Formats: sequence, C-alpha cells, structure tokens
Amino acid sequence: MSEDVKQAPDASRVPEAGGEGPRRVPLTPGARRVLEAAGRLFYERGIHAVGVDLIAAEAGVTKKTLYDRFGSKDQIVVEYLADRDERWRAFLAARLERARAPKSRVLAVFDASRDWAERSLPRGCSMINAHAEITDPAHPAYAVITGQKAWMLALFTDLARPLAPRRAKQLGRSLMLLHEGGLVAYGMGIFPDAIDHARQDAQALLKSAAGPSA
Amino acid sequence: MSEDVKQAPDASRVPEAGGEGPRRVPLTPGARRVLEAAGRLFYERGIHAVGVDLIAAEAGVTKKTLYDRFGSKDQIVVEYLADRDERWRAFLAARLERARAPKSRVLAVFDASRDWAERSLPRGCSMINAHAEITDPAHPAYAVITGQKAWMLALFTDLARPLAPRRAKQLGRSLMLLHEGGLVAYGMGIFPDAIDHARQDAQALLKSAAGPSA
DNA sequence: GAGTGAGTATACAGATCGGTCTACTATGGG
DNA sequence: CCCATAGTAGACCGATCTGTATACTCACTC
Repeated sequence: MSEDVKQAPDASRVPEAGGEGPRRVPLTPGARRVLEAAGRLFYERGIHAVGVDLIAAEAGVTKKTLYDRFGSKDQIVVEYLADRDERWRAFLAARLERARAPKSRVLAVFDASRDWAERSLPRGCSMINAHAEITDPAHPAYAVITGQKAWMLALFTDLARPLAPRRAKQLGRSLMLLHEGGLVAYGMGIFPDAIDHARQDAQALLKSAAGPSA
Repeated sequence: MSEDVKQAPDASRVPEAGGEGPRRVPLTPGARRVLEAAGRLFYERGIHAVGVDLIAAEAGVTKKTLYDRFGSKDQIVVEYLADRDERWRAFLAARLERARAPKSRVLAVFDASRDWAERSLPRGCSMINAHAEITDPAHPAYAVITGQKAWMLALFTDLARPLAPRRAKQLGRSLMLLHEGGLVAYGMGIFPDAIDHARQDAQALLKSAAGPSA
C-alpha cells in the first residue's frame, strides 16, 4: 500500500494547500471561533480529553451554534486536522518558494518544521497525536491524517529526485524517517533541538548521496 | 533538560528490566487478567477510549476486583505501560546478548523492534501513543513514558561509544531519530517495512561514522 | 416589512464515565 | 475453628459525555 498514494505534489511548483479535502463547513464568525478554540484545546490536551461544552465555552459560543455549524464533534475533529494541514502546507510552501538549490529545498522543510513547532507548545505533530487517538480507519478524520503523511512522503521524494534521480524513492523515505523522528523526539522532549539534529543528519545524508560538489 | 536523564545503562552488560519503576500492584490471577485485557484494549483502541467496565468484562472480572487490585484507572494505565516497558526491555536484552560486534548490537535493536512490532497490530509504539493522550506531566504514567525514551537514548549512546568514542552522544541521537522515525512510519503505515528501512539507514550511518573496516 | 441566517440562553435527554457499596462464596493457613 | 484473601454478583452514585429542544434576539436583504 501507499505506493503512489494521492497525487504527488509537483516539486517545481508550490505545493497547493489540500483543496480536495473533506472541508465542508462554512466558517461563520462563530464557527471560526469554535475552530480556533477546538484547535488549541485538542492540541494541548488531546482530542478525547476535550468535550464540546468546553469548546463552546472557550469559543464564547453556545452549544447550539456549535452543532448548527459542525453537526458533530467528529466533524470538528476533521475540520481541526484539515485546517492545521492546510495552514502547514501554506507555511511550508512559502518557505520552499525562497529556496532554490535542491539541497536547500530539502533542508527548508526541516527548518520550516522547527519554526512551525516553536510557535506553539512542544507537543509534537498533531497528526501523529491524532493518530494515537483515532484508531478506526473508517473515522472521517483518518484520511486527513494519513493523507498528510503520504503527501509529505511524496514531497520528500520529489525534492530528492534532482539529487538522486535513480534513488529518489529510497532517499525520500530516509528523509521522511529523519523528519518524523525529529518531530517525535521534539514532541516528547527526548533531547533538545531534535528537529535541528534531524536537519543535520539530513544534510549529511544529502552529502553522501549526491556527492559534496552538488 | 534531559542531559543525562536517569542512569545510563551499562552497555557491556544486559540492560536490566526497569525494576525501580512505579510497579506496586501484586499480580493476583484476577489482576493479571485485568492487566492483559487492559493492555490489549489500550493498545488497540487508545487509553481514553476504553472504559473500566469494558476492561473488567474482557478480563472476566467484576469491577470490585478491578478496583480492589488497582485502585484507579490511572493506576491500570501505569501498570500497562510499566509492564510493556519491562517486557520490551527483556525482549531487547535477549537480542543484545546474542550480538557481539558493536555494529551488530546497534542493528540488533532495530531487528528487535521490527520483530516486536510484527507480533501485534501495526499500531506503532505504545509509549508514543500514550504520550499523545496523557498530556499532564504530573500524571503518574508520564514518568514511565519519558523514562523509556530516555533509557533508549542512553542505550543507543552506549552502543555508539565503541564505534565513535568522541561522537557517541551525537551518533546515539542520530540512531534514536532513525529508530523513532521507523516506529512512527510503521505505526502510521506511511510506507512498508519502515523499521527495516530505518535499520538500513542506521547501517549506512555506522559505516560512514566508524569507517567501513570496523 | 417579512423573511432568513446567525446567534444567545437554557433546559433536557440518554448514555457512559470512573468509582463505591453491600452481600455473599470459596479457599487455604495458623 | 477462625480469619484473612481473592473473588462473584449487582445495585448504585454523581459527574460528564454527545447531542437535541424550545424560545428569543439581532442584522441584513429583498
């Protein structure tokens, strides 16, 4: 499975924020506040640990408004993850635009992750965390989670292609491993500056993969 | 933080299964069945998603027995994680005993993880998953989670020392990143044989770190 | 000015949550 | 014989969970 999952992003262009996703809910002012509150609470405390009453209260919204907009907690979870995914891809796209050399583009992903992580609590990757809580593949949020990881793998593979055309898939997977490892080690506080460490290892990997001259 | 967290395991000897842990509950026959059922359910469905009634029913035990033995659900969670940690360390120790060359010992960790993972559902690392659900550092299970990761990092560092005495800490962290990345990629099904892929990358890393002759 | 969409306020339903309680049984050791 | 230990059976508690209902307000638009 996951051989060529979803459409591979075009590395020569800016990857578009997933527009084909399951986003359906129109973001009225109240809905936006709900999404903002849910996003913060879910990320900080976990999905199952946060109830809809708390979300509504933090959003300064009644439960009726919440259910009028989203219909169910599950849908809020979907919107939470899809929104985070969308914002992450946009953030990453802006960073990739500023990097031109193939190696720099790979390292820009690690830099983006580090900067993205530093903007919030050190709780690691929301997709990895959500995957630990949502165990049913039939859950509507499951596709969002696996979709983002598949997209990231495809991105690394595309970024690796100019550096090692024959071994792009291999190199993409290795970069993915380092990146995920960095996210987890950072999120769990295993050692300091884990994402930067992963970046260094990626750099060394690129050196030995494509030759120090490239 | 986590500069030299906990005591570093002696790499020349078999690492002992954590005996200083928070284990307190005597395992009567009923308690053992509770722990077995809770372990399976927590791992498959997540901690918050599983109630004590279900655990008791699956264990074939009344709630009174469950609470007589464990006192609280939180304590069951602690025992669940501590038990899994203990069994993993014993499993790993047996594998490390059979490997003598420094490089083989490092790779034996990855092999052990792959074999350990294949024995159950592809849900990845129970500590990573638990960390996503237990967000309060004051929770009694939190120390078990971070303790295992700190122990694994210390183990990799010790295993790296004979290969690169001056850069053992650096190499240990790199191995840790690859290992965690492999666990996550496997658990989320990002691509097939993720742990084996991580093992290959670790092998390449050891080659370039200590020279191909060692 | 009627209607519509977005919102507040609040009560409520039914289920499930973690946890406690009483009453009883079986077993095995001093 | 006695008593502690480990267990079953099952009712019960208050709190919290997701989700729904009724009644009303406000703003904007056709």
